[in-house]
Amino acid sequence: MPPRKKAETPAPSSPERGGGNKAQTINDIARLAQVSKKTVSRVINQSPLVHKETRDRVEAVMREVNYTPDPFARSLAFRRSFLIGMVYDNPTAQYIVNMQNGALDGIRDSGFELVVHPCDSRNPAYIDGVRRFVQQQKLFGVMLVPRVSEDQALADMLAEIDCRYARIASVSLDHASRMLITHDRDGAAEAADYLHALGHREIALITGPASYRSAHERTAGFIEALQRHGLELPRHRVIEAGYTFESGVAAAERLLAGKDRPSAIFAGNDEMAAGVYKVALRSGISIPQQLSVIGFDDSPLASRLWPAMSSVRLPIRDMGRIAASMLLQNEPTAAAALATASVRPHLIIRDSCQPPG
Amino acid sequence: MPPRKKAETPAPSSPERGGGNKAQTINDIARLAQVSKKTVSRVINQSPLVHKETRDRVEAVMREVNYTPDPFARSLAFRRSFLIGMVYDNPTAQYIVNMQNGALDGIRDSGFELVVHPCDSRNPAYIDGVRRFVQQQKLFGVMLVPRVSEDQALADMLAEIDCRYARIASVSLDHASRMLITHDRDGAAEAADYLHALGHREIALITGPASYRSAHERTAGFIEALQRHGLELPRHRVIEAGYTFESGVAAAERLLAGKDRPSAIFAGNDEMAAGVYKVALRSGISIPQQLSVIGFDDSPLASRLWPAMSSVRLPIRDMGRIAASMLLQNEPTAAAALATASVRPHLIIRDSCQPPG
DNA sequence: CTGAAAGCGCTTACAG
DNA sequence: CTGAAAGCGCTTACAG
Repeated sequence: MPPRKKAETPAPSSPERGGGNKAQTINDIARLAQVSKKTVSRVINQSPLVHKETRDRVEAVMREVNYTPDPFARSLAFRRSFLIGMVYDNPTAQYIVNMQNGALDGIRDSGFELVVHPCDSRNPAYIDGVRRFVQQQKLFGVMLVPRVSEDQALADMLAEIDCRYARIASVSLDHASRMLITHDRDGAAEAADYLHALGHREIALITGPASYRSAHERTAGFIEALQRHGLELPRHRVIEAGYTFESGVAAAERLLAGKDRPSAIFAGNDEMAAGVYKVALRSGISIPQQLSVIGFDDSPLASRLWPAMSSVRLPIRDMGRIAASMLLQNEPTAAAALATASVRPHLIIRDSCQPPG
Repeated sequence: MPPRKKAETPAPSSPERGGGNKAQTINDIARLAQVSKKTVSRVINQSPLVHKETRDRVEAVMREVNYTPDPFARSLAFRRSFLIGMVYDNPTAQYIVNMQNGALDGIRDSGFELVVHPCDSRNPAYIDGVRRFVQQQKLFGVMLVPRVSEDQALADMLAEIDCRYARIASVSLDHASRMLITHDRDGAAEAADYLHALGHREIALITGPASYRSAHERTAGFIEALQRHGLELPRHRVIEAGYTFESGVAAAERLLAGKDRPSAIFAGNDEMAAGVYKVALRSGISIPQQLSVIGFDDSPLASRLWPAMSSVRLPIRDMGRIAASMLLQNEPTAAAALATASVRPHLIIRDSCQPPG
């Protein structure tokens, strides 16, 4: 049994080992472990076709000399890099940073690195930009963050050039192994339940732009939950805005103008909810005594406002971690299993709501 | 004159050109342009040792077949990648995103990509983390963002492993070709001038932690400017806080407690200034009628608060662009020249200040 | 100014 | 289960 014999061969004496700081190569490891470089390669790539004893010996040597394979040599030979791309449009900075940190959690110690690619999805040419990015860097895979994640043309292009991707969106838009669903609907429903439980019946809603799936989901979740309580939102109490602070201000101005004011407002994101705060403060309407407000995103803004604002939080960092892990999975079923890890929003209760006066 | 002769040789007929989508290699270009691959390599690397006519011909072919050299093959041969790292500690999300976008501006169309590396400088082991990051990815260079940019041990480590870096900081800490100075001092002085011009004499200051150069610079700039106007800040009107919202709240509570309130407060960043807002609103002290407030950073928060807060803005995106460009520069003098491009803060005036009542 | 040879550090067929 | 050869797409000496 040659393997056994080899396993008992004493390791080469230390003088041979790479003492200097210069990086070791696969050839050094092969020599030190007394195997061919191909076998070292198999160990690196976790091939099952290696005797356990051989593997152990090789791994011991790699650990001893602190060896890590050169990612560029591997990229060249593999014709595919060890880079994960994060493609995003233009949500809030905190969202991006959280998502990035999560993605870094997901690829930690995997030898992969994260490279970022902001883009402007209003310009259709952005898809070509992503294509160049993917092809030139031979990206291993890309994470698609809302709202670009909702663009089927982008997903189609990636499939065409055979690039892995993971889409993060509020509803399923693709095969389970490529989707991370955020269930925004449930979060909005929780906000509705909470306001209803507090006793609010005169409720208004400021929605995001209809072109965003998240806006649609949040709106639907909120309205349906109220309906389950037997409450119907009148048309004039539902205003579509643009997910921006300014649009939130404009919507709040309409909602809070007359005498027939709602006692509570739910906004589709924190930016718009901050707009409600501005109008209320300016008009002398006190929060929460005269008006309850809930946002969505739990951005830093929510806790910086006064009174601190209740908001629906999405576990963005976890989402980033899971999406990145999905990309690294070789089995679609394993990826799909990761995706079902419950990424659920939940309401963070602060000081912006109370029972209606 | 062989070159001339070659220049007049008709280009190979189109059937030979790479019609398919598969990526061209340097060999294809060499064949099509009828030169050696080494000459193509010279053109790629902008070597001056190529006849203009040869160069033009090669470049024409590269353009025609839409050729871009494989970054991984180059990385392998160069023993250095085409990746720029951005190393940062933990400032605000907007700061990071702006800096990233600026860095991407700086490397656009250069063939370089940006890879991010957040870290925790409170743990001294972070330097080893950066070292591994740099060595494993054979980073071409790294951008150091405050506060890690202030850590001399980190810079020393990078110099030791021969990695280029660009430090972004409020004062000079290194050779001009590796420093981008942000002159925070000037921005704080502008805030002081403004408050003084409005007529404020009872002024207070909430500083960042003494361990941050930026905090030191902003504090010094503010105090010195007031001194130039003959105003001395009493000790009890200067409170050191931690650059966080909560620490700003605590500082504001002390400042606004007794009857002897200041008529204006300058905070070393917007987070702390938002803390001042909270305390003022909660205590029924109206801004700007009874209290003027100025922050620093011009974060999104500043314009979301009500009344919209005046704040000192740093051109962060420009800073990111310049720092990245410096890294790509081969001549230290050229890098230094870029760095002197005036990155100056300036005060954005909104609605949070007025003459004292 | 231009080129033929060797090499960067890995992996993919192909054998055994 | 293991290995010798060839190759990934570039660049670095070395010549001329």
